[in-house]
Amino acid sequence: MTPPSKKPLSARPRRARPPLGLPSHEQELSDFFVRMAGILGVPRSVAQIYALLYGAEHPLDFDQVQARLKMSKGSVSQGLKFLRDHEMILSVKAKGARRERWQPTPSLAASLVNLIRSQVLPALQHSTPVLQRVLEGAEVTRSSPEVIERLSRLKRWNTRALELFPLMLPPPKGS
Amino acid sequence: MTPPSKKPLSARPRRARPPLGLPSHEQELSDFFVRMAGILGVPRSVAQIYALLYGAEHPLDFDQVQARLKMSKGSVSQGLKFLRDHEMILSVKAKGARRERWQPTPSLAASLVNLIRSQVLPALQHSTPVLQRVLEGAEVTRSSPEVIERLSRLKRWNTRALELFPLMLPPPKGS
DNA sequence: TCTATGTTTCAATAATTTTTGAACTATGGC
DNA sequence: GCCATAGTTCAAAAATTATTGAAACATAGA
Repeated sequence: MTPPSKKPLSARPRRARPPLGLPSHEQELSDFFVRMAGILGVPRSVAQIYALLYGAEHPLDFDQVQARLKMSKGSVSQGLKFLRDHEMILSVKAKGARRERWQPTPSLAASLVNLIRSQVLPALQHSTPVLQRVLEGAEVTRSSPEVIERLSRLKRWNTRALELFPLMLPPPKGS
Repeated sequence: MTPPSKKPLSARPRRARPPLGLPSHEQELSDFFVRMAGILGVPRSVAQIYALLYGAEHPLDFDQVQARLKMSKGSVSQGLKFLRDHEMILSVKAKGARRERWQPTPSLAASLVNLIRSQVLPALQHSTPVLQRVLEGAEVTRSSPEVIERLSRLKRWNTRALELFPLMLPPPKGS
């Protein structure tokens, strides 16, 4: 939980992160997105990039992101890729310019749906045959009606959830 | 995400975990719950315990869980505590017995809602004043209408989400 | 109260995930 | 083709999160 969000089961002292050199409101916005992203299991650096673009007056390019967040090239590259892949940011090519400049997609809701779908859908799809097998196994080995009932419900849930997703349009390009 | 689950941004070889000595269908059920738990940021050991109880013919006690999963006392204790706290399992005290025996709560749906609430609600509550401040800051510093609009929408979302939760009853004891 | 049983706590360790940065790839313009 | 700019890759290092296990705690029953 995700998990992950991701809560440590017991709080322990943890090393502090060097403070970003952001103005205080941008810092708070960043913290907000980092916190929310944590719940969804999205890395901090990705959330920081998104927050920066979300609060920016204009689209920013690769180097601007790197400079503002004092982040490595690798992280910026991967972070932008992640956000692109989930259609959470859009590129705005300035005329005659080589670099891409990025801004958040208009709909945060759609972004969230994309993100959640990409995490949940593969798991649900993978689960369908698994739960089928588990249930059959329980029937074959004469499990109690209670256990059979539990497993059946699990399978029904899985099916219903799978049916639900296509309704949350629009599906991403690759499907 | 998810945490979050939790997808590595790039797949790397990772050490294998020693296989549990579970019968194959129980193993598959365990894998299923571990996978789903990963999305929610719940530790593997917790998912394993829940899966074991979910597929069990009878309620199991502390030592049975520990023995079946070959897990440390500490993990079993913390895992059961987590599941208890989120009302995902119930204890069944046998007459004249000292040990508690555990079984999954009847409603997996309610369990899930409890789990998600416990992750999301505190974050939303924390965010309310933060987003208020960020928005005011943007207004004071004459941010563009576009940015103000984005931040306003964020705040509206936050508010709506907070209003939504009380509708998903029943709230846990401590509120 | 004393003991044995059952459970929790938590510092140390292990496992996993994230970030970094140097080397590499891709491509536009000359 | 060549150079310079733009971005990607990925193995190593750092940071974080999960698990272990021994000691501490709690309490039912003698």
